[in-house]
Amino acid sequence: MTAEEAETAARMFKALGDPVRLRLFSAVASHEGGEACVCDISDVGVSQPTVSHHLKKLKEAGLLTSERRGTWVYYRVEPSVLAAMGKLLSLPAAV
Amino acid sequence: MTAEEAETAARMFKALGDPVRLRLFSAVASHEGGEACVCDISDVGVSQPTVSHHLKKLKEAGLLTSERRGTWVYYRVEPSVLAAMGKLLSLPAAV
DNA sequence: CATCTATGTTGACGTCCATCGATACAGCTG
DNA sequence: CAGCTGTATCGATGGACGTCAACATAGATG
Repeated sequence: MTAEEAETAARMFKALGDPVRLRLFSAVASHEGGEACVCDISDVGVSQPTVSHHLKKLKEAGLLTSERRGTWVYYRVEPSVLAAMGKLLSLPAAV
Repeated sequence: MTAEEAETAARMFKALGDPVRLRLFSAVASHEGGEACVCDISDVGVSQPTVSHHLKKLKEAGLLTSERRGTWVYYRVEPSVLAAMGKLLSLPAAV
């Protein structure tokens, strides 16, 4: 594993390395239709600006995508990235 | 996902959220026999104390175990924890 | 246009973290 | 015991991070 690969992958793990972000991500992923409006998932015990901040981080890490539809903004999981992370975890275990 | 579950899982993701730790972890996991001596994997571009520090973090997160054999210390991957993290990543993607 | 709700941005603050040099400890070898 | 190598700990430092209050923006509606 090169330094560049590690840098990229570490960004994704780091994004899930915060309890609030992990709950937000899980909420989006397990929500009906694979997407969720911010208002559906913002009950994680922190203020609204903090929720917005964490969703932005998850988006920057490539784990979520967002789309505005009228008044609300919907987030959904980026499936390809999930697969990459899963591979990183399952591959070494098989050795 | 409860706050407690998120707290526990986030600790594991956070441990892999540093490029140096991710490279160390990957090096141990992919090393012959599933274990590696520190001297085998310490070429990640940081000082020896820093390597030791990161290995300790991975150990505290429950991702690695260590055992001293004579002069050298060997680290190996904790398989059960890997499975738990993999489940967290693959389960929501299936929904 | 005025106003309301939903969401994002900014600035500040306290805390945690990665890194290093210096040093200590463990085990081998002479 | 003395000296050497491999690994861990300590203390310090600079930077990154999570959180909030205040404010800004987008879209809907009257």
